[in-house]
Parts: sequence; C-alpha cells; structure tokens
Amino acid sequence: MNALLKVSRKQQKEETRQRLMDAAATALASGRSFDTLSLREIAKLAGIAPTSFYRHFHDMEGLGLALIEEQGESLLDLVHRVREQTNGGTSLIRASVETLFDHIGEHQGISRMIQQERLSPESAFRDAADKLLATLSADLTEFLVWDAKERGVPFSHPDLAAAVTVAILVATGIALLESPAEERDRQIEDTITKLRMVMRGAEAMAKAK
Amino acid sequence: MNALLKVSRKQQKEETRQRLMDAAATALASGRSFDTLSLREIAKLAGIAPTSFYRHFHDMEGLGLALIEEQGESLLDLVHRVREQTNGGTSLIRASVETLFDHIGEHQGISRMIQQERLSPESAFRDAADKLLATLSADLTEFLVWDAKERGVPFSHPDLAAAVTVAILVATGIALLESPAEERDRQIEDTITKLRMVMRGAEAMAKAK
DNA sequence: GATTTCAGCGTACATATGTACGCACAACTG
DNA sequence: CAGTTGTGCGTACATATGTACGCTGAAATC
Repeated sequence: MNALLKVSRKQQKEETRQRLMDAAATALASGRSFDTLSLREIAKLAGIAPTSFYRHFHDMEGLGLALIEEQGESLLDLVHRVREQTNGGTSLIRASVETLFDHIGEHQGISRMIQQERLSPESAFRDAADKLLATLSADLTEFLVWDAKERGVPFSHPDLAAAVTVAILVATGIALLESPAEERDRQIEDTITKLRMVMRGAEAMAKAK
Repeated sequence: MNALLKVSRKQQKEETRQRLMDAAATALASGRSFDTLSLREIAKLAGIAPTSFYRHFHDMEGLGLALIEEQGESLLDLVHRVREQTNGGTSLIRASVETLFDHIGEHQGISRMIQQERLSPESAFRDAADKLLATLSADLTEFLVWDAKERGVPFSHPDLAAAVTVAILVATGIALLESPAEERDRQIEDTITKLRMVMRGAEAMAKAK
C-alpha cells in the first residue's frame, strides 16, 4: 500500500477511463452530437472491448456526465485565473472573451455538447449542464457587484446582466468555431460591443431608477 | 385536370408527407433529439412502410430541413402579426415575449431542434437554422431603427442589439418549457428586464458617443 | 377503354447496437 | 506463497437500422 509508487491497478484503471473520455471527446470534436455516439464505437476508439466499457461507466450517460463535470472544473479555474491576471488592469471584458474563446476552441466537442444538452429536457444531462452555466453566472454576478461598488457606479440587476453575458459568450464562442478565420476578428469585436451594451444598460437602468 | 375538385394523388401525397412531418414533430416534442429519430420509427408513426418513406424524402435530413423551413415561415408571420396588433401601442416588448413563448410552447420539438442544430457544424441543418434566426434578427433590426427614429432617440448598433434580443428570446423560451409553472411568471419578467437592459444599453452607447 | 404512372407494400440482407455470461491472468491481500 | 479481486476479453443473441428490389392496384392520361 505504498501511496507514492502506486503505479498500478487503480492508476491503470484511471488511465483507461480517461481514454474512454478522450475517445468520446474526440468523436464529439468531429461534430457528432453526443447521442449519436455508441458504446461500442467509443470502446473501440479507446482500444478496449465493448463489454469492458461497463468496468468504467454504467452507461453512456455516465460517461457524458463525467465529461460535463470535468469541463466544469477547468472552466471555473480558467475564469478565475483571467480575473486575477487582469487584476485592476485594462479591459477585463476583452481578456475574458479572448481567453474563453480559446478555451472553447480547445474543447470544441464538450463545449458544444454542454450547450446542446442544456436544451434537452432529459434531466440528468440538462441538470449538469445547467448547473455549470449557473455557477459561472453566479460567479460573474458576484464580480459585477464587487466591481460596481469598487468603481462607485450603480448597477441594476447584476444577476440578469451576468446571465445574459454568459449566454452571449457561450453561444458566440461555439458559433465562432465554424466561422472562417477572416470573420473572427469582427465577431470578437461584435461580442465585446454586445457585452458593453449589456453593462451600459445595467448602469443606465440603475441611474434612471 | 380539374383544379378545384382534385381530391387525389397530389393531395393524397401531400397528406402523407404532412403525416411524416407531424410524426417527427411529435417524437421531437417528447424530448428526443433529431438524430435519435430513425427513418423506420417515423415511418411507423406515420403509418406507412419504411420503404415508402423515400417517396417523400430522400433522407431523414430532408425531413429535417422541411421541418425547419415550415417553422421559419410561421415564425416570421407571427412576429409581424404581433407588431401590427401592438401598433403604436403600449409594451411591444412584453407582447412579443409572451406571444413568442406561446408559439415555442406549441412547437416545442421543432423549436428545440432548431436551437440544437444551430450548434452543430454539419452544414445543411446548421445553415437552415442559422438563416431562420438571421432573418428574424434582420427583421428586428429594421424595426429598431425605424422605432428609434420615430421616437427621436439615438440608438447604437441596432444589429447587435437585435441579435442579442433574438438569442435571449429563443434561449429563454426553450428553457421555459421545462420550468415549473410557478417560476414562469418570474422568468418572463426577468426576460423582459433583460431585453430592456439591452435596449437601454444601446441608447446609452449612442448618447455617450 | 387501353395504357402509363407512381404511392405504398413486403421481403430480404448486411450491418450496428446493447448487453448477458463466463473465462483468463495479472495485480493485490493476507 | 496461496487466495482473492477485478480489468479486460471473446462469444453469443435479440433487436434495430438503412435500403435494394420487385410487385400491386388505383389514379391519371391518352
């Protein structure tokens, strides 16, 4: 039971589990929707027998949930890191947009899947995806309140502003994946303008009250 | 070749075609995603033999495109009708939100499908879905410009404001389908607030320029 | 009335899917 | 070192899928 050199069994298993998740991610990244993925196909891609799949997940749904969870963690990390880096700095909006878009670009498959599953009524996936975005949104709300106080600017309905922001970001991020390169810059600028519009609106509503 | 009493053949065919589309719509409405629908299943639901499907569509993709197109037409109609009814009147925003949400409620399956396909990279569906929303957005842009001029209010980036508006509306409309009834009213109010926020922002940006 | 057209059917097949069952053999436990 | 555990495998089966092919019978055309 050497905790340091434990190279096998648990570790080995963890590896194949990862391989399954990677296989699914790859398939998703090629544009497929999650529910066109079959257990057999993913098993083959991961290099194991179909029946071995069950040693790792009870279901394809289980795999899907694991994917969403994994993504959720790395996303929240990312957001915080950006905010620290840009601390007190110039355009937080611009930095966030660019970083997030990069991230989505590197995780196309899962990002798309999450966004897609959020629309389906089937509870398990939907809940997980919803929760992820809700967390992001709540986190941003907190920041907006803090930032507004910091700047001494009134700010109306920060929660709604945050929700809109997250929605715009994710939606555009995914749309961007398919855009030809020459449109990207304009679309990024447009996104920034949209976000500023929302922020301005929230401030204007607070003043006019 | 009596054009008035022609009760058969063409008409008969059109009917089965409709039945196929209805069958797909029903299946979608029960929460399934479009690419889990099989040709065989839809044929059975429509009451025809699997192989007869080909007399109407070349593909399931063909059926899907037909569904999107049909939906596009009725949606554009709807939007215009609302605008006429509320002509010069009170809250156009509120009326639009409520009517659109009703419409989505009555066409859950296809609405969800369109929103989902917009995210997929597979060109045929995506293009159709994108085009639909782009049309809606362009239409709204035109209105915003006209309305701003009418009221003598400066308005910045009407195209972006319209895009955000459409995005918010569709996204929320679908999310609402799964919400318990007691949350609906609040969510509708929230949506309205979000839209006002966007409008205010667009105006504020114009003034500050 | 004779002929053509064509929506719809049934049969058939190759292929894919989820999963039950039991074996093998390496890693772990004592 | 003997015994247990558990990942991974191969086989097997019931079921579902897309679609090729050729027939039928009624509507349409002449």
